[in-house]
Amino acid sequence: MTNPEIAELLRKVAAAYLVLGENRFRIIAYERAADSIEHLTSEVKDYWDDHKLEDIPGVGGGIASNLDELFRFGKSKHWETVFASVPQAIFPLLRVPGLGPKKAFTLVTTLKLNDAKTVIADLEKAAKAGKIAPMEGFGEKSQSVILEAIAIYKRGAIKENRMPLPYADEVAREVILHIQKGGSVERVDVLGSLRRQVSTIGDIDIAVSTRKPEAVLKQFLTFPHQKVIDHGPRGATLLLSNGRQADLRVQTPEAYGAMLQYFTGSKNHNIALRSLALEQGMSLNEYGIKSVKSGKMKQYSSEEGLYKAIGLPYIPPELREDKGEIAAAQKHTLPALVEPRDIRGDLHVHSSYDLHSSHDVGKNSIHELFTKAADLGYEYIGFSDHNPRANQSEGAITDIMKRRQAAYVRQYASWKHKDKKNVHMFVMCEVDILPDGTLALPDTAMEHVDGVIISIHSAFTQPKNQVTERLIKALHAHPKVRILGHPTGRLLGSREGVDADWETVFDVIKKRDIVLEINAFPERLDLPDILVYDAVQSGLRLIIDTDAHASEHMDLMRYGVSVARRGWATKRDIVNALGYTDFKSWLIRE
DNA sequence: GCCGTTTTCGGCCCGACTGTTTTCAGTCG
Repeated sequence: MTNPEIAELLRKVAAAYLVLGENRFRIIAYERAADSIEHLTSEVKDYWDDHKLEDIPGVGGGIASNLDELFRFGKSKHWETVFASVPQAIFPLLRVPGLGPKKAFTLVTTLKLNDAKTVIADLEKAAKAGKIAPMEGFGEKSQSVILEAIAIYKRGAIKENRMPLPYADEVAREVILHIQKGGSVERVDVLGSLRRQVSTIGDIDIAVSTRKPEAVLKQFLTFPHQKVIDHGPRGATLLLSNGRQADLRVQTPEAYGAMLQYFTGSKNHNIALRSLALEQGMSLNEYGIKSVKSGKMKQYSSEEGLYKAIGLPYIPPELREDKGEIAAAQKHTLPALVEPRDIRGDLHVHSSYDLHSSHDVGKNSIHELFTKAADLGYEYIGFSDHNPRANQSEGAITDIMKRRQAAYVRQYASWKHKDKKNVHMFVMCEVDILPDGTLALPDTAMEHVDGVIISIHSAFTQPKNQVTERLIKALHAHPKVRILGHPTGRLLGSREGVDADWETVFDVIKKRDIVLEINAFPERLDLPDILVYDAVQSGLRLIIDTDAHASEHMDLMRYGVSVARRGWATKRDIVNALGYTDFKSWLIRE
């Protein structure tokens, strides 16, 4: 069962409870748990495997024991009973925007919509026949709103899949450029999960500080869109042509800090923050801080000022997940997070040099990639082409690797001569970890590389113990194994990563002084941030690479840095934040 | 149902918007 499925199940429980008139705090608890699970980057099942379900924020004894039952037997008896107490047809209706549990229940019971499979079409028919308007609590307007919502739903514009972070960033950039064209913008920021740099993003939320909110909003509304979903004095929401929503909020500079904080979230961070403020007699909202006693409101132009008022130092957005950052802030032990400018080199770059690999080669020449590395201000670059096809003789592969090494050395010399610049080179190789844990590069060929990245490119669905043994065997395969590339092998939105016992794997990695890669490629962002956090806490070091297959991919390094930051990593935890000499002495062992 | 540098009981974040309403309920973020 995947996280989105579990989150949906918990929301179903909450919805059923609402219809049944349950205690509202119990309902809120379920919604919070669903929310929290939706934003996890590692699988709930992994928490279950480790007997750590209650480590998930919002999951306590009750929900945990039902989840346990769910993983053991495929369903929870208690929840099944809850579902059975309400008409099944209400659940599909919850996907229609504007319909919540109460309205869905009223519609289903009044109109006798009993078939969960056809309920949306049945509702549409009833609306068209004018049967909704006369119902108590509904009217002509809500009838037409429901029809419109169903139409949007049927067009498939309802966000189900989230976008990988770099794509959301691109969309946000376009919207921001468009807004800025209209002028009157004093400052603009992204909000929400985008600002917290979560690996996948739902909607694009943007904040603007301005003296002329109407002008900014008017300009925003001219951005190409399918539909205006919302439009008020403080903001507007558009449904973009790609099926995503873009949300704009405007505020005056004096109160901008409070708004920025409020809409950056996460929801759980804000809830914890508001509770903390309340203990000090302060009520926190999107406009500032209200004194509970006097009712007086104080505005904040910056987030720093707002956090200071609650007695906290500034908390970077990437940490705002209610995972201990508030306690750390109180104790002044927040980590000094790694920054993009700390990165001194990229060790996972594919050039167009063709060694007849079973995987794809890069687009750009060795010269072009050196130049790109120099432009980025790097001290070193590592070329990590895929290994040659493994179905050849050991001698043939070794020969290919020898010739390749010579070619890189030659190209490097001529580039240095021509460009009069210096970027140090490492001749690396990305080597497949075969299903049995052996490497796709023979020992004799290892002489012709400075080090290797080992990665899984096949058999992603092996059972947990098999994957774990496979990884451990591969990590022990050769002293030149220095990096575990895109460790889980996940592809955002299309492939689950491998299911390994990471604690055990991490132990081996630490003993052998190997590093885990944070792969910055948009669909990967792998290692996932929560595992980065675990790794950092266990004292492991990591490397951030782009896995570039073209020189422009090397610009994506900052997304890997984002993942590292969300995992609480500092500069000290990242080996490619080391200068050339130190890095070389780590990579190449005597 | 969750949660705890005063608590294992007794609290639980805050507001906007909309439509149907004469003061509010439902939905959303």
